[in-house]
Amino acid sequence: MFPIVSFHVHIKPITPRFILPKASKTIQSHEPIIKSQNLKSATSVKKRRAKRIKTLVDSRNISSTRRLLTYVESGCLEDALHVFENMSDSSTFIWNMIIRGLTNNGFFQEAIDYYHRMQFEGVKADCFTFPSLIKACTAVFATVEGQKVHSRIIKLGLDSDIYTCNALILMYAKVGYVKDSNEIFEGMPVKDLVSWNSMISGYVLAGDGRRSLTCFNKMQADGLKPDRFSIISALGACALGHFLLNGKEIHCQVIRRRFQLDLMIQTSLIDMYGKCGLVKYAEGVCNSISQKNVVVWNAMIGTYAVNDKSFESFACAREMQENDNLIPDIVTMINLLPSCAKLEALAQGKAIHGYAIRKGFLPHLVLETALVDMYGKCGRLKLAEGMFFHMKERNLISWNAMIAAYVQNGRAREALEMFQDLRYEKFFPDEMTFASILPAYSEKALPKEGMQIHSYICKLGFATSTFISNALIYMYAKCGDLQTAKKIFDSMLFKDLISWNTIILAYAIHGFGASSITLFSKMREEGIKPNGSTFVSLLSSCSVAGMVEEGWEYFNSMKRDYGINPGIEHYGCMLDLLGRAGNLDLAKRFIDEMPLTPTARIWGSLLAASRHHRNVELAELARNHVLSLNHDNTGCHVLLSNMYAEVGRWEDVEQVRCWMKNQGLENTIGCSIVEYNSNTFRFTNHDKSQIKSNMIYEVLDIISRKIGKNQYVPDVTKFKPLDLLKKRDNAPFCHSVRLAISFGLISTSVGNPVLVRKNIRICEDCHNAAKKISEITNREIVVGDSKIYHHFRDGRCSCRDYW
DNA sequence: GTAGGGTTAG
Repeated sequence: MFPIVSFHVHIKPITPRFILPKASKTIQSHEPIIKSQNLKSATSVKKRRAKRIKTLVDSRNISSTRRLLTYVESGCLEDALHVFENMSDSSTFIWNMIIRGLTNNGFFQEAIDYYHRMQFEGVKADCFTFPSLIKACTAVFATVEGQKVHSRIIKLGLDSDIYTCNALILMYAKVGYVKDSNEIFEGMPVKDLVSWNSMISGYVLAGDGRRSLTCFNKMQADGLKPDRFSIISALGACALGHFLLNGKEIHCQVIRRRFQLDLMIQTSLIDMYGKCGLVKYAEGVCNSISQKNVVVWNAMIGTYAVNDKSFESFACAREMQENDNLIPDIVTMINLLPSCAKLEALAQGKAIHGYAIRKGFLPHLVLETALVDMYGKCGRLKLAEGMFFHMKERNLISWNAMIAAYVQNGRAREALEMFQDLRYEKFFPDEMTFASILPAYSEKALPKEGMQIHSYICKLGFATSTFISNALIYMYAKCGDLQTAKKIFDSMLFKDLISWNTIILAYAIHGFGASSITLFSKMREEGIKPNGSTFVSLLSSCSVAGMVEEGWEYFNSMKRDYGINPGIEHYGCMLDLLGRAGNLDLAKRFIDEMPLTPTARIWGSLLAASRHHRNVELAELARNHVLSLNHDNTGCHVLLSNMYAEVGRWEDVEQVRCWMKNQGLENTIGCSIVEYNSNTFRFTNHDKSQIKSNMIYEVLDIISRKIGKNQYVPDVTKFKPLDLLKKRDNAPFCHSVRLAISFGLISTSVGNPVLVRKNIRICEDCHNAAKKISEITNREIVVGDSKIYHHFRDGRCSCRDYW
C-alpha cells in the first residue's frame, strides 16, 4: 500500500476488533507503503521552463517593462525582481506587476512588503494593485494589514471597484469576519458572477454551509446561472453541513448542465458524498472518471478515512500508485494518517512520517498536526510530544491534537496544563478543544472546577452544541454531580445517540441501575436505536448495581433483538457480573469460551473477582495473563501483592514489589480530594499537612472509637512482627479517604452529602468504615474512586459491596 | 500591456 520504499513496513498484529468482515481487505505485511520510484523527486519542470523563457527573452531587444511582464507571467520571479530593481522608471504599472508576481508565486509577506515600499516611494496604488495585495493579506491571515488596506481603498475612492470588492469579500470571510464580507457584498452597486461566487465561497470558508447555499439559491433567483465555480463552492457547502439532499440536487444540475466531465466538479462531488456518508455514491463518481489525478484519489482516500474504512483507504492509495502511476502528495499523507491511527498501525504511520521527511514535505503545519494526532492515538505520547514541541508554527488545531493526545493516554494533568497554556497563546478554545479537555476534567476535577469550565464554555457560546453537552454530561457525572448531568441532558434541544448512551452510563457510574434501565426504555420509546456503546453503558449499570439477571437478559438481547455482536467490552461487563455472583469457575470458563481474544481488561476483571472471593491461585493466573500481554497495569500487581499480604505470604509480597521496581513501575500514591469554599483539599495517607489537621484527627478519632478502631484491621496473628510494624505504618485508620471524609463532615453543612474523590480504588477497610460513618452520622457520603461512585447511606453502599 | 472566484487537508 503506501508510502515508502527503502524499507518494508510490517503492520502490527491486528486484534479481532479491527478485522473487517471481508478477509480480502487485510494488509499484506510484505507490501511497502510507498513505492520506491515515487521517492525520486520530480525534476523541476518549472525551473527548466523558466530557463528557456529567460534565454528567449534575453536574446531579444525588448523594453524592461515588457521583459518584466514576461518574467512575471511565466513565473520567473528571480529574473523579474532583478529587472525590477534595475529599472529607472517607477510607475504604478511595474509595482502592480511585481506585487502580482510575488503573490501568485506564494511570496505573500513579500508582496505586502513591496506594497509598503511602493507607498514609501510615493507611488500611488490603483485598482489593479489591490486585488493581488488583498489576496496576499488573505493568504497570511494578515487581518490588521487587510483592514488598513481596506481603509486606504475607501480613501482612494476605490471601494466600488468590483475586482477589489470581490477580493475583500473573500479576505474577510477567511479571517473570520464574514459579516463584513456580507456588508461589502450587499453594498456593491454592481455585482457580477464572481461577486456571488466569492460570497458563496466566503460562507464555506467561514464554516457556514447553510448561508452559502442560501446565497447560491438567491443568485439563481436573481436570474444568474451558476458556473463551475459556483457549483464547486456550493458542493463544498453541502459537504460542510452534510446537506445530502441539496448535494444530490446540485449533482442533478451538474448533469443537466453537462458539467459531469469537469474533473474539479467530480472531485467536489466525491468529497460531498464522502462527507455525507454515501461512500457508494462517491465510489460511483470516482469510477466514472477515466483520467484520475492525485486530487481525485485523495478525495476518495479521504472518503474512506472519514467513513471508518481504513483498509479501503490504504487500498485506494495503492491503486493510485500502481494503476495510475501517481505519486502520493502531502494531502495523501494527511488523509492516510487517521487510518493508521484507527488501526493503531504505528509502523504504517512511521513509514508515512519517513516518506514525508524524504520527500521534503516537512515542516508542514497540517501534516505535522496529523502526525501528532496519529502518534497520540497509537499510544506514542513521546513521539507526539516530540512532533508538537518541534513544530515551527502551531495553530489551534495542533494544540487541540496535543491536548487530545495527553487525554487519550491518561495524562489528564498535562492536558489541563496545556489547556491553561493555551490562554497565553493567541488562540481561543473552540468546540474541539473543549471536547478534548472535558474528559481530563472528568478524570481530575470536582463539581466546582467542572462548573468553572462549564461557565467558560457558556461564555464562548458553545453550550448549545450537542457534542459539547454530551461531554459535559459525562464530566458532571464523573465529578460526582449526577443531578447537574441530568439537568443538562433534560435541557438539550437535540439529543443524539451519544447523549442517551452518556446519561445511561452516568447512572451506571453512580450505581443506579434501575434509572439506567428506565432511561434505556425512554430512549427506545423515542425511536433511538441502540448501538454497541449503549449496551456497554447498560451492562456496566447492571454490573455496578448487582443486577445479574437483567445483565444476562440484555447481553442475550444484543444479537437477538438488535443484531449487535458483543465486543470485548461487553464480555468485560459480563465478567464483572459473574465475578459479583461469586462463581469463579464459571467466570474462568466464560473467558475460555468467549469468541474473542481476552485482553488485559478481561483478566483484570477476573483478578478483581479473585480478590473479592479470596482466591489467590486464580488471581495469580489472571496476573500472569496480564503480564504476558505486556500490559503495565500497576493496579493488577498491587492487588495481588495486597492479597499475598492478607494471607501472610510476605516473600511473595516482596517478590511482586521487587519485580515492579525492576520494571520501573511505581505504586500510585493514593490520594483523596474534597472541595470546600471553591478550594480543593488534597489528602494522602497519614497526611498532617492540612491547616485543620488537628481537628480532622480529633474527629477521626471520635468516629473510629464509635465504629470500633480495630474492627477492620486484618487478623494480626498472621503477620510477622516486622511486617506487622510495616502494616501499622499504613494502617487503614489514617487512609486518605477517612481523612477526607472527616474533613468533609466538619466543613459541609448537615443535610448535604460529603463528596470525596479518590485516584485509586477504595480499599475494603475504608469501604466498611464509610458505611458505618454514614450510619452513625446520619449523613450521605459519596466516594468516587477511579472506577465508580459509592453512595453510602444508612450503613449501606450503592455498589452492594462489590467493586 | 496589469486584477477577482474553484477540487483533496488536521
